[in-house]
Amino acid sequence: MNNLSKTVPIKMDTQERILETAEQLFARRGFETTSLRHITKEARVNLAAVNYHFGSKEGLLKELLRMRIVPMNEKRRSMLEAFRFQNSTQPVPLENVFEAFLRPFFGTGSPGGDSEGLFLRMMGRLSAEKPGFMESIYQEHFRDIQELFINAIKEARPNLREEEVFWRFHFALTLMLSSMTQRQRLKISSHGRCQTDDIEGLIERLIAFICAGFQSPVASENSVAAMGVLS
Amino acid sequence: MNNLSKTVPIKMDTQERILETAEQLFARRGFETTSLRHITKEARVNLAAVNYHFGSKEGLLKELLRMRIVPMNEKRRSMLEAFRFQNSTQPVPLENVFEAFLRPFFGTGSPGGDSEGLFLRMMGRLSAEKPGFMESIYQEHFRDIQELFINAIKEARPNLREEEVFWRFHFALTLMLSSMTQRQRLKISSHGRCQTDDIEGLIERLIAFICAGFQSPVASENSVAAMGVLS
DNA sequence: GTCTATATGGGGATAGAC
DNA sequence: GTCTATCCCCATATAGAC
Repeated sequence: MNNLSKTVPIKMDTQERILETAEQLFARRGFETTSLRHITKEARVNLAAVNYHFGSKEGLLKELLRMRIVPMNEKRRSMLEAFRFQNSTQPVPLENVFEAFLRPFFGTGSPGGDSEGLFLRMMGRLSAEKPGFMESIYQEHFRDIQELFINAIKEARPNLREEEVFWRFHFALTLMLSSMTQRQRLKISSHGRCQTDDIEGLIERLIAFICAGFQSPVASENSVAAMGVLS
Repeated sequence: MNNLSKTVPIKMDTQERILETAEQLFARRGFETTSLRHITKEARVNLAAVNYHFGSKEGLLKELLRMRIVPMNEKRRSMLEAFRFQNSTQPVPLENVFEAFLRPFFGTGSPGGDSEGLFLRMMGRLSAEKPGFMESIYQEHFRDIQELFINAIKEARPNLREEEVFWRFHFALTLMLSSMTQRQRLKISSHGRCQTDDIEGLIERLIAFICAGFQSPVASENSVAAMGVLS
């Protein structure tokens, strides 16, 4: 009952075993509530191994995130590039912009299939559990990629004020991040009517919902907004 | 630096002091990472008082949630009722349905103004940090209210398949819950361009985005969906 | 690199005096 | 109802033998 469903292969070396196990546990139980004892026992390595290889528990988390995020962002870049090529000088349609942004996120994980969306759930949990920490991760790994996609959105929706682009991209990101940790709630509240295991359906619905959201009329500009630093 | 900005009034009795302080700390630092020692010190009550009055740390959390959620849901009910009255036999417009659902959530908190959205942030954190626990809270407090609003949405969008109604309501709920804990990210990523403190602007943008999202075309119905239990 | 043993500090809960 | 003192659990991290 305490075991992971898919046991970590013995062939892997210590570092890989730790990383893989930690991802599973952080995704399923959260960072603070997962102890190094639990990780090392599950990974069948020594308790001291985490501190030896990664310096600290947070060091392990940082490495884990880096390992997943870097290739994910490369995928995003190349997908957006491909869509740009398809559309030559035309702006990339918004649906495609978000496809390039979302799909690599949902496809991230151990090669061979991360069917449970462990990385996604971990990200979703962390952004609520350690918002300060995630902001630093964000600064390190997402600044450039976000700028790329914000620009693509601006091209697709040239009439939208920059402030609104940020708001709506923020909504999109929030939805994407929370979609995994909140799935169980949908299953219950829909009395099982919604196929929450259908990742493809989730992605399509997310993209459709987000793109439609971008069609919403601009919020009333009140006095507060006037003092913005709009260049 | 360790003190809460607004100190708990001495006049309050022990239970109230504990509840108020706990809300602040759970919202700001999360449930697991907030100790009873921290709460009781900040509230200037005895360490044993929490267990005496609430049985356990989780008992305290349950009471705290109950205290906020019950009146919030009453507000939702009465607002939806008022909109129904305004529209006599016509369905309530979707914008109004979500206004009745969202506004009491953002208006929940200590009377006199919960300007920092403590209750909201607490809810957002908890639903990521303790999803299992929140599902039980959900079952206890949200079943009826959700049914009420799902029905109102069905009336406003009679052509939408029930499955899609659940999906989109789920997206709306997810956005609402996460909007507070994720605000800081928007502030950073927009380089301060977005007025994230402007709750009214946030509510308007949320409603607009969600209602527009409900206009999205229905996702392709693949083979998996066919086996649904659509009554 | 790996292990055991331990240092050091924190947590929730409770017994029992007042 | 309130307090102190304490039980017993668990955590992260590290020192030092192998």
